[in-house]
Amino acid sequence: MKIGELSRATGTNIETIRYYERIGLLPPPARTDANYRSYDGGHRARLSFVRHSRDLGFTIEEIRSLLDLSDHPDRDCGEADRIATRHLQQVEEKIAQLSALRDELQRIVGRCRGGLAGDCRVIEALGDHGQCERAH
Amino acid sequence: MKIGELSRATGTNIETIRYYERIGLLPPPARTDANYRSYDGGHRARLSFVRHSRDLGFTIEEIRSLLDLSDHPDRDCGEADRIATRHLQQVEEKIAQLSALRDELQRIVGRCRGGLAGDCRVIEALGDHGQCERAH
DNA sequence: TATGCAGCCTGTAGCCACTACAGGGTCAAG
DNA sequence: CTTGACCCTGTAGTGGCTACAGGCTGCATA
Repeated sequence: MKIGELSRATGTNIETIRYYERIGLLPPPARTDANYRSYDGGHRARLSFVRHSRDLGFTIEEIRSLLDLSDHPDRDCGEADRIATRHLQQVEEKIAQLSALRDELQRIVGRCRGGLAGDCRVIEALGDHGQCERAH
Repeated sequence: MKIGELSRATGTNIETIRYYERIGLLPPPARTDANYRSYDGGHRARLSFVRHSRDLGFTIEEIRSLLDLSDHPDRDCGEADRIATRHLQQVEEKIAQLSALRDELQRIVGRCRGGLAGDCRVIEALGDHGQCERAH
């Protein structure tokens, strides 16, 4: 299959596919006589793996490690679990952080009564961290 | 005060302060004979506003608009409220998205029983989006 | 046969919000 | 007089793409 087909099949931008090849995340495919990239099922599965992992928020370097494990079925799988567990922790931290931020924003937004910027509580609150209830 | 003091006073990296000046978020301060930047209380307040807004997740462009309002106390304050409200919505969306992601990661992580990568449920799940319960 | 147009190629530059140097000048203490 | 902390400018790198410019290929239609 050509790059456009692979793009549609995996929901990945064409430029992104070429980018993944450039950084060594996808192996260079065969080429047609016209120098077009020609992909097979293996490429498709690998790209799906990459996309899915990116959708789950893994970094490129984490995905590199996960792909490496996937390429070596005889290795110990503990590393995959460590990567995923650490990532889960990071996601949980991010959620906690954003929740604190949301609370603070809700307090700030709720205070605007309209009127002039000089009296605006939103602008005042942004200038004065001391008004915040919690760290964020 | 010199840049190092301002940096400590606001918890902002020195390089970041110079960056903000370069992109026009902070006005260029006076200079000493030795060409050192020399800040006053106004600069400090403005930088605190910027840092606080960044900590709350506003983009540089949003902050530019907010600063502009803050500089013109005679304008209508509705725009500040719109910016903050829209930002709050984005934060809420991000939290929802990360929560879905966390649920999916929890399911994936919980399935590793140790052993070989070839049998690893973590790696298998990453390759197969069909195993996911919800969109993410 | 000509022509148009979708699709592919390479290479480079841009995005955001910083961060990290390299290579130099300034200033106060010991 | 040297050491070391601090400051200066300018440029390049980060992650993960995305957006061209400028050119080639392949197929359908007039």
